[in-house]
Amino acid sequence: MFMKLKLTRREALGVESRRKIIGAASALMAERGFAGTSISSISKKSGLPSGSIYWHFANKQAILAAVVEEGAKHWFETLPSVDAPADKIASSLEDHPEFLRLLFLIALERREVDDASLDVIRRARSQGRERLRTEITSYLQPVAGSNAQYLAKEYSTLALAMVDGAFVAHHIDPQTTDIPELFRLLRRALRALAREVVSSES
Amino acid sequence: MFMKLKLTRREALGVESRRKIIGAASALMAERGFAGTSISSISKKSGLPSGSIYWHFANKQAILAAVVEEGAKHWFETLPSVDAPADKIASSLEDHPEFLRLLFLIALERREVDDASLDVIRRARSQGRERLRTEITSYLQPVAGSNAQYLAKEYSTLALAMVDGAFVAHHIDPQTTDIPELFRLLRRALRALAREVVSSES
Amino acid sequence: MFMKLKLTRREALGVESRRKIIGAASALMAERGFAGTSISSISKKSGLPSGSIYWHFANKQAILAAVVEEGAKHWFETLPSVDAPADKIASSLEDHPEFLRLLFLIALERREVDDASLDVIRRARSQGRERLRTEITSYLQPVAGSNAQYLAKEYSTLALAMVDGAFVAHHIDPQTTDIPELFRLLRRALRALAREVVSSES
Amino acid sequence: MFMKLKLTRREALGVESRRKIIGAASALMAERGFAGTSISSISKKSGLPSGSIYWHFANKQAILAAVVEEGAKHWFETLPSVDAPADKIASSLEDHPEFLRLLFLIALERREVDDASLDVIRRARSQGRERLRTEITSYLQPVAGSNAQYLAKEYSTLALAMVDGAFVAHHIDPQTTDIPELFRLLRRALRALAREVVSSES
DNA sequence: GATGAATGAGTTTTCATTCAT
DNA sequence: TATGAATGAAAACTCATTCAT
Repeated sequence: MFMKLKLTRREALGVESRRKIIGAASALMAERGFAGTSISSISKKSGLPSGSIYWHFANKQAILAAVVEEGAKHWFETLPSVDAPADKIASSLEDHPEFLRLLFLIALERREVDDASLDVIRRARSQGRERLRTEITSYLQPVAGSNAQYLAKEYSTLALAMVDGAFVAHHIDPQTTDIPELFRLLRRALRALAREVVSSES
Repeated sequence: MFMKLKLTRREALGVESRRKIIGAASALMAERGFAGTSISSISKKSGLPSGSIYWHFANKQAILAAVVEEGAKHWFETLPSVDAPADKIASSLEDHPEFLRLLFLIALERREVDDASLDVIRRARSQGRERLRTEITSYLQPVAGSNAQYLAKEYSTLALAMVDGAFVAHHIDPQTTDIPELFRLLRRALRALAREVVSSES
Repeated sequence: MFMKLKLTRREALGVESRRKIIGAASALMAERGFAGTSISSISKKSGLPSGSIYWHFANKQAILAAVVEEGAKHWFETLPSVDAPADKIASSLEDHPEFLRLLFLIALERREVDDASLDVIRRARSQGRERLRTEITSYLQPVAGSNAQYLAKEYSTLALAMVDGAFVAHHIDPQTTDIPELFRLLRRALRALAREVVSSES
Repeated sequence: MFMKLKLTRREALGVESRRKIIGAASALMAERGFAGTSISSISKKSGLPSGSIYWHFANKQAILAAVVEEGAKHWFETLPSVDAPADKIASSLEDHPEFLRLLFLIALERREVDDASLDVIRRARSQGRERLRTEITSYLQPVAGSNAQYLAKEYSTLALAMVDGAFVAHHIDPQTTDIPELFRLLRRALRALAREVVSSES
């Protein structure tokens, strides 16, 4: 497949505009939800007239789709590396919450979200779970040896649910919710469980 | 405090209308969020003209407040009793999801939600956590004895996060998320952890 | 079926508003066509805000439907009586052209016109043809006797086409088109034909 | 006047684009009227970007003007020859209705149509009337002899009105309107009238 | 206790048109 | 000879809210 390598100045401007729109929409939708975000607010925040927004996107739904896609891409790119300490992962939830908020919002808001976007979201979550699994494997190794891999798979769903829950809880009452502490507790619990499982099998 | 026990025909009608409005608003807001729910859609679903809605409530916010309040009340009333098996609790998440959806949605939607409603939500969550704590206490007892109470308090936050997370996950991909299984796993993990903690202290 | 006989002052106002909207839309659509008539122009001409227009009608299409219905009703009510002289009929085309213009416009404009409206139009035309038939019968009587009725039926379609054509022609170049003269000519031609038919049969 | 006979490749492309635009606009405007046809719909149908349309035409009005001009030209070129049977003329109304629809639509739509286009339309109609006159002359000849020419002139306006009317009627209810039959009837009526006139004069 | 009608600001979207390239 | 991008005005329609009855 051929790709235009060199964009004219005008075309480059177009790409830049698209980026601006997605950026503005991303922030706004994560804050107010899909229904709560008006085109005119996106226009104001991005600095582009609403007419231009409709040149780049067929309708509001299409903006959401692009926001999700772009957000997922960025999310994967900046995911802390596998061997990062758990705390790092935990705090990344607090650092880049925009995509996650949006993700939860549109997952709950139903109704106006098309299946393509939901699929992107599912893929993002699935990647997140993989990441968690690798991490869990590595810290179960000392206590579970070769079983680590198998157990980590089972536990990763629980870990993902906890990541989800921690994030939501953090939004509802931030001062009561200590995300890193939750992570540490979960890790200890899973390690204890693994130890028990292994010893009972032998 | 005195309460009128007998309502006039007129007053009874009024109560009934109010109920209809809250019911309709509850369902709609849980599905579309606050911003995504219009007065006219509430009017259509409840069968009452929009003028009547404004006779009962000062504005849209007030409807939300009433919906949250009413939802919380109902939530507490139908919470499975403390000594119910964990699975029962788990399945109650799947049975009456409306209030939880609404709760998460408006918690994430921020912006348009007033503090009073957020407080009601926090109180509801706090009650939920208490419930979890009691339950955890009871199943830690065999392994932790007198420590059960203290540990359960620590673990209840984790359990609540997992409840939140399980619910959200269930909405994003229902077929991959087995809520009762998550609960069982969590219970086992916490028990293992408690056992370990207790034995290491002795 | 019961009918509210007495309207409250407020309801009467509503009826009046509806009337205003239809009146304004009628004039505008007859002049500019359906697509060329904006809601805001109807709002301006009727003096009612666009929000009110949408209280009375579901959408633009529904306004058109009402305009056609109302126009047809009025058309029937003011049709010159059967025994009026032909010239009177002719001049009525020039006097109340609004409905006819609209009728032709939307018939040609297709696309945005729903079948219900088209049916109203067809009914109106069919009534017009009946009127023409009666008239033709009466002036064929002297030359065709008992055959008048039968012949008039055959000729009425031609007469209706000519009414249509005369109206359109009058709009395209008014000064070249003398509608009454066209009518007179047609009448003479039909009478001549009838005479010929009758004499050849005997 | 000189004409460039050989076009450069570029120029030929330009001519082709212009043709595409007029073709698309012609079809769309005949179906939806002038106001109902958007530049973007012309762009979509013609396959050319809207920018290109504005390279070829100054504005929307200019497209209409070109469409009318081109349509008239084509109309004259394909008019059935004078000595064609009346049925042929009649059926040509059914075969190439696009130009006629457009013509009636914009004549009735008024308002947005400039005088230049209206003049082209009047010229086209005038040509059509001439054609009808010649034809009428030829079939009045047997009954009116030297008077045929004079009478045909008088009758041609009536005939044109009937052509207009037949076309419109055919659009409103196609199944009830038998255009060739209308033509035959008109022809018979005019011949009868002519016969009568001639005989009464002698 | 209730509601039909209204209202004006706001919504999403389309429009005709321009212009740098 | 074209065209991708932009633009602001206007389109159709919905909104939360008010109010006379």
